[in-house]
Parts: sequence; structure tokens; C-alpha cells
Amino acid sequence: VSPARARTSLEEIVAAGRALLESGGVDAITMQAVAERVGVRGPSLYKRIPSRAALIAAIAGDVLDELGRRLAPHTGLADPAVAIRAVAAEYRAFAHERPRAYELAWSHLSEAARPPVTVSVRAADPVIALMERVVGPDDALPAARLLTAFAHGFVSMELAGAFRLGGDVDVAYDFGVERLIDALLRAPQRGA
Amino acid sequence: VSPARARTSLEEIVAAGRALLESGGVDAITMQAVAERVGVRGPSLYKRIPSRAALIAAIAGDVLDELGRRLAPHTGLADPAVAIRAVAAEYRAFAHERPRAYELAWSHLSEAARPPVTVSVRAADPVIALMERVVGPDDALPAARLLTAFAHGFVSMELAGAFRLGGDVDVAYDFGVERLIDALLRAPQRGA
DNA sequence: ACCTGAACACCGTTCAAGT
DNA sequence: ACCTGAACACCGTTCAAGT
Repeated sequence: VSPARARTSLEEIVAAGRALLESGGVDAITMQAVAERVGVRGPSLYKRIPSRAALIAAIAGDVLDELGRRLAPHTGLADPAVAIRAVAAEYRAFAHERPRAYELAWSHLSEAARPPVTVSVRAADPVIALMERVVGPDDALPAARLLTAFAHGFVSMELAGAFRLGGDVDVAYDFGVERLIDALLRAPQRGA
Repeated sequence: VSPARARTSLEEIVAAGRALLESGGVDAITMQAVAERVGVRGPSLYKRIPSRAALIAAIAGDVLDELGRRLAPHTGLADPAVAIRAVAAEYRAFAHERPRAYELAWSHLSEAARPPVTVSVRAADPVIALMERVVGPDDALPAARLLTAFAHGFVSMELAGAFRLGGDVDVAYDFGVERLIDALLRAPQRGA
């Protein structure tokens, strides 16, 4: 008797989930739909992932990983102001390309980042290094939080449809980024 | 034959939903649980609200209304810097008091704010008026978006557990608020 | 005009039985 | 070791029948 051999993998399952998310929203990520996409029956998924909630969390982690990989290159640019502009633009571009993925990643971050703390760290690290060059080591962390809070807040409001009072949204984003660059570059360099 | 008289109302239903949200999270908002809380059977809810999704949206709208009512008083303070500090502090305080309500409101804003555009407008209006005093009419809208994007982004990252790199989170919020006040007060007054 | 029980479709999850 | 069909509990929603 030959024991059944694995017909799918966790990566395939997560990829199937992301595909379903992109085409039909979070509600389209059902265990049966995922199973069908990877060529297996629903119950078999539980050999690879303990629950639908865990699958959603894994998808969120995958999205954040991708975002981190896209931001990293821009953080190293020589001129800090140019680097900040580039990171901010790339951040927003990612959210526009994958709006449902971006929203899911944030709404399920708490569960997603629990087991692999490294996920969020990996994404945040280069940004903090960039801020260290701008405001010095003592304020690097709060400065990074200011920048990412603005970027995330703006983009998530935008995706949620909160900007319905007219006005050019692109202009508003640039306005915010430039004011932040001003504020951070003008801040006294504290620490080492 | 006396026709059955109404045994509940939409307001009661929304209130029941918020109570369930507070005690057990979004998943605890089931139609049966809401019905039980208002003293009725599940199917009867559909006389007042077309679907669970609509109920969630109504709850989100209710939360945003409450947030708007809490921010409004602070926007009128004489000194603009003081006003900005007060609004920012109140905003974060609300999110800390009702974390699940705050998260639900934002994750379902798109549906929530669709029918009553006034909801989001009512909340945003006083903040824009405040910004008009700070940067002038031409930049008031982008300035308001900068401020609210930071506040929402910071608070939602905080609630999602994104700040796990240590550091004092209160200090980081103050750092951000003060830098924004600096940046906005120093900006040239444009328009009228 | 609103309320109800019964019923339906759908979904997450478990498990005994297969290979 | 993994796969499957069958079964269970739970949930949103519909509807015919009641008052």
C-alpha cells in the first residue's frame, strides 16, 4: 500500500487565497474555493493550516512581506529627502495596485504578525535606518512612526473612500510628504 | 384581529450590535445574537435592516458619528496649536476607549459612508475649519488630510499591534503631533 | 404591519475509512 | 502520511402562515 503523497503546499494555498482575494474580495476566500484552486478537497487543507483565520493571517503576512521587499531599495538612496519621497510614492503605489490585499493585511495584522515578529520588523528596519540619517538615532523610531503612520493613514483613508470632499488627492499626498520632509529635516539632530 | 405592533427599532438594533461588538468582537455580531438582545427572533430583524452587512455599516456610521461629536468641541479652541493638540489627543483617546468599534468603523467605512455622505462630512468639517485658521483656505483641505491621516494611521497601527519595536508609543505620538504643528504653522498662509 | 417557525443554502471543521 | 466523503454545528436569509 503506497501512502498518499502531498498534492499541494502551504505556499500554493496562500497563493490561491491571494488570487481569490484579488478577484472576489475577502469573502471569496472560502476553504472550499481555495481547495478547488489547489486541486484538493476542502478537508485536506487542514493538514497544512489549522483554520481559515490562520490562512487569512498567512495571506496578510505574505502581503506585508511583498510590501517590505518593494520599499527596501528606495530607503538607501543617497539624498534623504529624495529617499523619503521615493518610499512614500512606492508605498502608495503598492496600495493602489493591490487595494484588497493592502486592506486585508492591515485589518488582520494583529494575528498575522504574532508568530513571525520578523515580518513587520523586516519591513520597518530600512525605514528606521533612513530616519536615523535624517534626525539622528534618538528620534529615528518616532520619526519612522510619523512617516509610516501618515502613509498608512492616508492610503487607508483613500481606499476606504474617506476623501469625498473633492480636492486633488494626489496633491494632498504630496503636500503631506513635503511638509513631513520639511519638519524632519529641520528637526535638530539628536543623539550620537 | 390586531396587527402585531413593533417590538424594537433600528436604533435598538444598532445599539445591540455595538454591545456585542464590545464584548465579543465583530464575529459576535450575529443576527440571532442581536435579535435575542432586542427581544425578537432572527428573521424579524429584516423588517428594519436588509442584511447583516447593512447592519455592520450602520454600526460603523454610528461609531463615526460619536467620534465626530467628541472631536468637534476641541476644534474651536482659540490657539490653533492648542486646538490641534486637543483634537489629536481626543482622537487617540476615543480609539483606546473603543478599540473594536474604531477598527470596525474604518474597515467598513466604504459601505458605511455610502448612503449618508453627511456622516463623514460632519466629522471632517470642524477640522477643516480649524486648518483654515492655520494654513489659510487654499491648503486647508490637504492640511486636514495630513493631520487626520497621521492620527488615523498612528492609532490604527497601534491597535493592530504594529509598534512592537519598543520605544515609548506616547512619546512617538507627541513627537508626530508637535512636528505636524511646526510644519503647518510655519507653512505660508495661502489664499484669501 | 410586524412576528414567527420551518426550511434552504452555504460554510468551517471533524473524523473514520481509505490508499 | 495524506486524501476523501459524510456528517455536524452554525449562520444568513426567505417565506408562508399567523395575529
